[in-house]
Formats: sequence, structure tokens, C-alpha cells
Amino acid sequence: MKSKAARATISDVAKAANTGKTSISRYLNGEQHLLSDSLRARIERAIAELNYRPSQFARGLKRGRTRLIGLIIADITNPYSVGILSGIEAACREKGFTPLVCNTNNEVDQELHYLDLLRSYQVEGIVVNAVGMREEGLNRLQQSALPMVLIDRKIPDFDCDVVGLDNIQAAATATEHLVEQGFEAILFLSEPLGTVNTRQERRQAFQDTLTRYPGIIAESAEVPLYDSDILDTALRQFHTRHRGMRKALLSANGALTLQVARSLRRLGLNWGSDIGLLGFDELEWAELAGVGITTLKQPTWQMGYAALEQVVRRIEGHADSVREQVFSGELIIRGSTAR
Amino acid sequence: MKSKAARATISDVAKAANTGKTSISRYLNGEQHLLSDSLRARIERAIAELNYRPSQFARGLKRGRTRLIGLIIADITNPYSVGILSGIEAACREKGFTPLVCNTNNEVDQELHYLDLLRSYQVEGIVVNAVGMREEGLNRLQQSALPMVLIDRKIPDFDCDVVGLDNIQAAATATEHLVEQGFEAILFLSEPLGTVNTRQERRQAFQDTLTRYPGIIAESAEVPLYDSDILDTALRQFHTRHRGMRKALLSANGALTLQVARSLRRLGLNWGSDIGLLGFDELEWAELAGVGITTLKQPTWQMGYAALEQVVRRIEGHADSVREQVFSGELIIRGSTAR
DNA sequence: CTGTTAGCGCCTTCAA
DNA sequence: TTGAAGGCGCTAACAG
Repeated sequence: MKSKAARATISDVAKAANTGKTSISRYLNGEQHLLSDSLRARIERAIAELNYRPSQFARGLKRGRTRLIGLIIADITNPYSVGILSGIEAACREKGFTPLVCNTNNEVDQELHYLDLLRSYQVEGIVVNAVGMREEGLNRLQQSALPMVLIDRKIPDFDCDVVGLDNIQAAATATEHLVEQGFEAILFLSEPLGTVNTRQERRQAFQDTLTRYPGIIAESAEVPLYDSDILDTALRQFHTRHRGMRKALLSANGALTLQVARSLRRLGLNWGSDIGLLGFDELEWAELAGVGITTLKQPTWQMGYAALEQVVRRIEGHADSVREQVFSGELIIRGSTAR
Repeated sequence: MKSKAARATISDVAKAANTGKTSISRYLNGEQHLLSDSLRARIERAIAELNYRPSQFARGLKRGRTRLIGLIIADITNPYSVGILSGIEAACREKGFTPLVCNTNNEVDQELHYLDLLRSYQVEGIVVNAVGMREEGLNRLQQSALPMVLIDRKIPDFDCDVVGLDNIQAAATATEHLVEQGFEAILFLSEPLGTVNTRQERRQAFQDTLTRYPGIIAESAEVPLYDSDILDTALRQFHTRHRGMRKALLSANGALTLQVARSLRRLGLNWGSDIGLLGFDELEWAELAGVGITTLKQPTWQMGYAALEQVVRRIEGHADSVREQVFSGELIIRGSTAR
């Protein structure tokens, strides 16, 4: 009975199977057809007996293949990110990779720290869910010639595979729904646009759509996520400015929708009756909040899965031109946009 | 401008700094005081120029210290887990470890799969939110005398550090709150108890507490998380069985609370007015759901942090007897338990 | 203070 | 069909 902590090595197995390391290595690497039946049987027994597992570290060192994939997630707390993560995880499992999850907590220096970290662990590829990420970190990424896929948003001036939502279509769908429901003034709410293409595209599509409906008032505001005063003020003013009209809010992401709902509560406004509300990103509690909140659901799991597939494709040497995969959103209608 | 993919190695740096590898290694490992100023300066320059980062793989191979910690999370989708993860992450960052996150999706074989995986990456310790670790997994774990800390629940017949909630106190607090609010019949809802000590303890404490209030009806039910029929039936029957009484539900975890709220919606019952509702685990949307849902909040972040601290302590050789760390819950009162 | 050397566990020629 | 030998990048004696 081997009770010492020392992990069995390939040599131990070789000895136990009464053969050389090479054969063990072959056995481990799918070249079993090269081995005689008896040898293979011996090897199998030895491995089982010693409870042997090859060291990924030694392997990685030797072949440069670590089977590790780095994930940079801006905010693990965000349900959007969790959906993505979940899809990536599943895909990793299927493809034989292991994700190294890094939560940057929306902080730039964490981001830099983690980029170094991922490099030092020699990840074979990176998936970046850039929600909230800023320029500096992204620039840093460009330098490493590592297979990389962006999720949700692009990096300005940097060609790279992207997996994201069809923002134009989604925002148009959402806006048109509000129009159909008879809202006369609509406020588009987003976190500060910055250089985030996702936010820009959504707002642009919102505005473009409403130019086709000249009777309808289109406004937009940029609000920081965690400043409730600013948000309260924006909403209150919008509400009083258009007294007597049917008004609606269009929130550009799920985290923001939560804040908006809280703000409406504070202001004593009810979505559905006093004001319309539609938010990007599905929320598990959307149906439970008052009369329900209409959402535009992103297929996050699929997007995560697709992103990982794409990095793996790159890792395996696919050198096609940059690929942009775009998924469709789905409108889930609830009470907050009822007539 | 070095644009080739080849990462710089310690030898490259040595060459560039016109010295030997040893000095570089010393520089990297905090033995800088052993180096002359000029040499140190040369090394610094070389490292910066080559953008060199030591390979954790080579290091791990050599020293057996991978600085990797495995996390086994039962369900990454659960906000509880996310809170834990977040605390672990922060602690890892502080202590210089990197988490390898594995989501078992509540499946026992995933758990086994990941245990092997973590072993092959030679993690130095693991933190486990166990799903159903039995015999097989246990044996493997015990053999590999790997530092390990459990979160939330224990594993039957397995001595191991644990970090969890003070279930007795928490359940008592919750139950007493319901009593104080004048509820006359209370239904304790939990996923099937199985061998999960957490669930058992909560229910036990619920029952024990109510024996002190003989006038109050105590019932309990075990419902699978994703079978809405069973849940609907349980709730409907409980409701009709005690017509005319003030009734309340006590849900044993956050994921379940969500299902309960949905079920109440389907049944047309309003929490707060038709029936009381109190759930373990804080929910970000708790205040937005109708009149609000009273919750018993667990300090998840702190629990994750503490768990990681404990593994690290073990990794560093602390051989104290098994340690059980227990955190207090906090009751957050909202409309669902109002008089 | 600095450099040389011998592996860590594994894969990969190359030779038998 | 099998095995021996060398080296991946790094650290840790051991010498200078």
C-alpha cells in the first residue's frame, strides 16, 4: 500500500509494468495500437495500481501544450458573465481544456496583473469578456500573439475574433416593441458609452429606429452604475419633463436594469403603469418584479460556448481572417411594457 | 522589436544580462540582496527588454509548488456560489495563488472528473462545495493527502476543515422572526435532505424552535428544485389545509426561494398579504419582488475568503486538528413577513 | 557575490 | 514493437 504523499511518476509506472517510460508515454498519448496486448495490459494494471495521473506540468513544459485557457471576466457577479462562463466551461470540458478564471472586478490593474499571470501559466488562448474593461489592459493584450477571442465587445483598432450580440437588430427590436406599445417618449439608459462599441451600437440603433417615428421623443442618458443620485435625478427629470405622456425606459444591460428598477422604487414609480421599462439581458427574477420586466435576452451560454470553440480553432492553427460571430437577441415580453 | 512568438526564457535573460541563469533565478526569488547593484540593474533591464515572465510550469515542475488551488463549485449559476467564488478569488490574489475553477453542475461524475483534473495539474490544495462526494471521490482524496477545505456542507464520515453557516442559529432566528410576526402555521421547504448536513440542520433547528411554541403548526416538505408541479402541489395543499390561519413559508436556500416565488405567482398567492415568505440566502432582487422578500443573508464573500485562508494555512504546514469555522447569518426584513 | 551543474516528469527523436 | 537518451525552463546544491 502506497501511502506516502509522493505522486507516482511515469518511471514508477514503467518499473511496475516492467518496461520503459517510452511505452507508458505511448500508452498515454493514444498510440496504443503500437503496443502489444500483453504490454498494454501490464501498463493498464500498473497505472490503476499506482493511481497514476500524468503531470500536466511536465507535459506542458515539454510540449508547450498546457491545455489551459485563460478567461478574463470583468465581473463574476454579473449574471451575464455567469452565463458566458457556464458556456465556456462546458465547451472546455468537451475539448479537453481547463479554464483559468480571472475576475478583474472591473479594475484595470487587476486586469494587467492577470494578463501577466496568464502568460506565466502559458495559457494557450484567452477569452476576454470585456464588460467594463478599459483601454490599457486591452492594448496590453494586443501585444501577446496569443489566440484570443473577445466576448461582447471589441477592442478599438484591434482586429480580433469576436463573439457578441447583434446589437443593431436587438436594439431595433426593443425600440420597435416600445413604439408598438404606444410609448410616446423613450429614454435610452446606458453606462457611459466611452469607446465601448456595444453601448454605442445599441444607442445608435435606438436613435436610428426612432427617426422612422418622428412623433416619438427619443432621449438618452449615460449613468454610472453605482451612483444612485445621478440615476434618480435622470429618471425624475425625464418623468416630469414629459408629464401626461406615455413614457418608457430602455436599459442597455442587466446590471443597469437592476439599478433602474431600484431607482423607480425609490421614486415611487411603478413600471408597467407609471412608466414602461425594457432591459437588455434576461434576469431570472424579471417575472417576479412587480408586473414583470420585459427583457431582451442574450443567448449567453451559446455565446460562451461559441467563443471557446473559436479560440480552440485558432489554437489548432486555423489562420482564417478575423471572424465576427453575432447572435440574435430574443424579446421576452412582460408586464412592464404593457399598454 | 521582438515580435516572434517565442517566449523569452531564463537563459535568454541571462545572456542579455551577460550573466548566468542562477543570478536571474535569484533575482526572481527575492534574493536580490545577494546581487551587486550593477548586476541587478542589468538583470532588470534585460527582463524589461525581453518582456520576460518566468514559466510557472517549469517552476512547478522543479519545486513542486504550483501555486494553484482547485475550486470545486456545485453550481456556478447559484448566487451563493458566486459570492463564495468572489471571496476565494480575492484571497487567492492576496496570497499569491491562482484558482482553477471547476463547475460540477451538481453532477457527481463531473466531480470525479474534476478531482482527477485538479490532481493532474498538481494543485496545492482544494476548496470544495461538494455535491455528492461519496466513496470513490473520498478514497481518492484521502490518498492524495491534499489540503482541502469544505464549504457549506460536510461530507459524511470525512474529517476535514469546514467553513459554513451557523445553521442552528440562523434557522432559529428565521423561525422566531416568523413567530413574532404572528404566523400560525409554517412550512419549511427544502431540497431533498439526503445526507446534506446543512439541510438537515436547518430543518432540525426549525422544528426544535417551534417545539417551544406549541400553538404553532410546523410542517416541512422536501421538493426537488426543478419540478414545479410538486412544488405547486405542496404549496397549494399547505395553503388550503390551513384556511383562515396566518401562514408562512421558510425556504432553505436562495435557488429554492426563486422557485417558491414563481410557484406562488402561478397559484395567484401574494407573499406579504396572502402568505408569509422568508428565504435563506440574500437575493439582489429581494426588494423588488412584490412587497419585498425577507431573507437570511449569508456572508458568502467572507466565507469564501476564510476558506481559502484555511487551505493556505494547511498548505503552509499547519497540522492542527480539524477546524470548523462557522459564520452568522443576518436577517434582512422586508415586506413578505410583515404583519 | 557569482557561475556550473544536475535533475524535476515527460515527450520525442533515433536506434534496436 | 520496444527502449535509451536528451532536453523543455527552472531551481538548488555546490563550487569558486
